[in-house]
Amino acid sequence: MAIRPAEQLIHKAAWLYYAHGLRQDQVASQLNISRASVAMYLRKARETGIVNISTSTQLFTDDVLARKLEDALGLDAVWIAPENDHIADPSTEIAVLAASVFLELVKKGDRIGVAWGRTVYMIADIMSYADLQDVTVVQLCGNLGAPYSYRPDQCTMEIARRLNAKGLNFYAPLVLSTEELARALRAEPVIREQLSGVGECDLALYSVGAVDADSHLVKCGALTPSEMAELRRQGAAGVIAGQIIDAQGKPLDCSYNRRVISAELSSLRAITRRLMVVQEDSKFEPLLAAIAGGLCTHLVVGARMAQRLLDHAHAATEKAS
Amino acid sequence: MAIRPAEQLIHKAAWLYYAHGLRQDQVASQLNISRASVAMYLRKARETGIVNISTSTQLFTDDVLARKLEDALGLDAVWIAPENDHIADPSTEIAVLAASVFLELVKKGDRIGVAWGRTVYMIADIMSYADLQDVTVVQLCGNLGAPYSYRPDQCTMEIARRLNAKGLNFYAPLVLSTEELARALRAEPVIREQLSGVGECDLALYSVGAVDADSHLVKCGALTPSEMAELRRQGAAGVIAGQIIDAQGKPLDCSYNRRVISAELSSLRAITRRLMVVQEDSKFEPLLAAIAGGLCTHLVVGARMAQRLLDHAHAATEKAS
DNA sequence: TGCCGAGTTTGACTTTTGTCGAGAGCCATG
DNA sequence: CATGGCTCTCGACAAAAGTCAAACTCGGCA
Repeated sequence: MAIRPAEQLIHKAAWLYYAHGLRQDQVASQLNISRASVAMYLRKARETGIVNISTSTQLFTDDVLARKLEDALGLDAVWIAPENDHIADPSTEIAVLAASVFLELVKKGDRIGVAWGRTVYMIADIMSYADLQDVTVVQLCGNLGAPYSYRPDQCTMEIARRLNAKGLNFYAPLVLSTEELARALRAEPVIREQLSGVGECDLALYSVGAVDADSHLVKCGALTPSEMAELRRQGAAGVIAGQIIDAQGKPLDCSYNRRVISAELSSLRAITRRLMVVQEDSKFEPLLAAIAGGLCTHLVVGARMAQRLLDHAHAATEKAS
Repeated sequence: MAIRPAEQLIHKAAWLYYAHGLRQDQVASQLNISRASVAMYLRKARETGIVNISTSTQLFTDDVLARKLEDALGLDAVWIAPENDHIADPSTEIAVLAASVFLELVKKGDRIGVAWGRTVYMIADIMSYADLQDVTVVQLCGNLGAPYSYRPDQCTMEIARRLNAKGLNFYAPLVLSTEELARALRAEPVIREQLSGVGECDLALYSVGAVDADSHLVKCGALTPSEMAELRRQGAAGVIAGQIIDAQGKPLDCSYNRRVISAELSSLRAITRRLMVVQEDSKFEPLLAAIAGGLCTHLVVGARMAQRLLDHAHAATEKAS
């Protein structure tokens, strides 16, 4: 397969069709190929991000609720996915929105930190392709051995693939069995470099995990259900990039956290734009904790969650006054 | 006309169609309107920039010639529009390319300086709509009274309209009859402010004018053909934002330049990204002058002009060695 | 009240686009 | 040098999108 000429043709077809506004048959005759081929090239052009079709996400930030939330929580921007009546699947709606928002936030030359989880992978999966130059996607935390498709490295790779970017994977386990080993591994140059590079990211994408038996940490065997319950008693409120945080968004002082290989929360906070996406209504408290910890600047949530957050913020200010 | 609900509908239709990938009839049934209306809304969405369809201009920078030119002239990026055999109208081709490149260079929140001329207006006219937030388009030089559609203020306004941006016009004539009056006018707070704001632009768009009887300066009556010829004898090599430059790209020391109200060349050079577009082959020397003066960092030209520039650069280096 | 007119919406029609299987070209291999 | 697997390309058909004139809606006005 002559890859270059084909690429050229795709570009030319896309250019004539989208930039010049020619019809497919006109493009076909210009390029001396059949119209069917033009249609195929155009599909490829869309699939590979040679042409970008993006819709403004205005509609979802323009919402009064979104504005109020921005003010109440001190966030840079909030997008609210509708969840009324006949919306079939609110969590897909949130993911589609998040994918658009993410693409809107990415700029050429950016370095993007990506965590993992069902939500992040769903976003990656839904996200359309783009042809961004010089973008690097870095994995924010170590890996889990489980066969989930949404393993940290999978999330990173998939997003890198979609953006036509370089993926920087992190070849270390997320959790080790002893604190000493974790310490030693963190001191390794390769790992240290990767971890210290996190603060230089321009954009982060993550969700927050719940502290319960359904957590991936439990499913992947990093923690037993009873350990999880114990952590919860100790004040665990959520999971960010594999680390357990308390209600104030600070890392919980526990053995587990000391055994984790992941970007420090302070490095995460050093990232200019931190996009947090939460799909499940059940993640209200984890989300509150993440917000309290200043771990997000941009937020994508569903309408119900947004309302709850706003009610909570109002209750808090009233109590204070 | 209920403008808000209509806007909402356009957004929703665009969202369902482009982000979710539904078909028009599916969108129609979701929104309880006819498919014909959906088609209309989608057209409006495209026209107003609610959806962005952009094609990568890679093809035109990837050219070997473009790379060589970048190196030879020390520019950040060069795009070359093909001009071979059956391309109907090379100057339109250049303008279409320039419009895409321009849209690719604009970012949210940018301040954009725009000069004037047939080329700039043609680009504005061809450019597709976009919905950029917080963009300001500022006029780089004073106005001419002529009834051309490509008057400085028209260029600025049209580009602002296309981007959904704020247009900052410049209500002063380009040329005054005496140097004193020009000095006095430049000292006016309103004018001074506008002029000093130029350096804060993030992006500039201009072309370069030729020093001959066909120049707009002559057509608009700012200079007589004989004055123009005299300036040429004095070393005038081109016109940038209404000012006359010599072959080194420095402002020519002449009465005309002292009577002009326009952004100083040093302010123009302070703009990070300076996109220069040249359509006519006859503007070879003016373009050389502009490049010599460091007045462009990004360049869009046709293939013939590109070749001439490269040949010239090679000849220059050979002579030097 | 009833009529006007600008702006929308719609159904029916036309044009354009997407898709699929057949076949053509191409290389590596036996 | 024929064979088989492979991708690419094309023609024909089906599906989707674009278009337009007629119908409709809804204020304002006589």
